[in-house]
Amino acid sequence: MKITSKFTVAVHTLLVIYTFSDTKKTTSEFIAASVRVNPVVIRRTLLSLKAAGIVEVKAGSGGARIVKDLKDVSLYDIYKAVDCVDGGLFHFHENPNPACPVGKNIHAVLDNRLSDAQAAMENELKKVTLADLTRDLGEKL
Amino acid sequence: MKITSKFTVAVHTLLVIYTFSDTKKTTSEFIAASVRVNPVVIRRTLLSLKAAGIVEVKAGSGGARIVKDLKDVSLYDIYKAVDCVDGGLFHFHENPNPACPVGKNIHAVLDNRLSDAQAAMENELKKVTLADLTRDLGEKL
DNA sequence: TGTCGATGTAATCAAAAAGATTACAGCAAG
DNA sequence: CTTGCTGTAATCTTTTTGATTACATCGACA
Repeated sequence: MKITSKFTVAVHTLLVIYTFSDTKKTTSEFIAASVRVNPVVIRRTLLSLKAAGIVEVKAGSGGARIVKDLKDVSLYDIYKAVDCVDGGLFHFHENPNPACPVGKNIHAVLDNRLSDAQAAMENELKKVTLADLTRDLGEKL
Repeated sequence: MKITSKFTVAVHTLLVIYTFSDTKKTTSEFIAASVRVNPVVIRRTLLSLKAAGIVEVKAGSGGARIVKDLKDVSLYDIYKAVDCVDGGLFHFHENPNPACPVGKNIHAVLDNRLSDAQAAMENELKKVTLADLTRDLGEKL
């Protein structure tokens, strides 16, 4: 399976906020029009990003802005903020038979290996920051 | 979200075949009893592993056996065999707005980064072989 | 060769997960 | 005190995943 689109939606959201911060009020509705999802989805995404201290959202008057230095926000921070793989990345079958020597020990044998693989992926995400993305994006415009 | 349990089921299946190859006929029913899933799920798993050249299955008389050297079968080979992340690991939101500068370029900016992260995870899986797992399992018994 | 226990595979179902959508209370600013 | 937006719960739909049923076919062996 896959990692929820919550993650790419969150990245997209931040890029929209950054790109239009000077010229538009970045409301959930405005962002939703670029990402093309329901505004409520954006609001929930913003809640997660706010809880992680990445953005500030004005209730009432509306609009969001990024409150951290772009180079201090990695893809991993966003990934964690929206909690797109709750628990482990790998999904285990739930009821291995404890009466079987293999079923009893399958977790002991596999869990660490799978965690290592997940960690390798996450480390790669730590290497990329919003500053990298906005730079790349700027070159396309 | 997560990577299908097809993957851990496949690994479990191979470990059962290895462990009992001398003493039992490893039928889909027998394996299913250790993994605790429906025997049809095991048959489908075995079909995938067979297509990847990892096992041989006897139609008719029944039973499966591993046909590769254990140290030549990595977790990555199994992962690929059962095709647990079809396409990319990360799930993109489907309709970014092409009329928006961010929506138009989000793939150009993100795709490579995400592929790199996925590759890092897969490289980690390549480092572990069935030989490693059976050794670890042996120590527990 | 005919029976028996397996596999190969399609078709159908059910359960779970992920999003979309509706609805509405509360806040901030003019 | 009105207006436009956020915060958040509740509900519904769609998709995905895995379970289950069903049956044709195969291989070994009496």
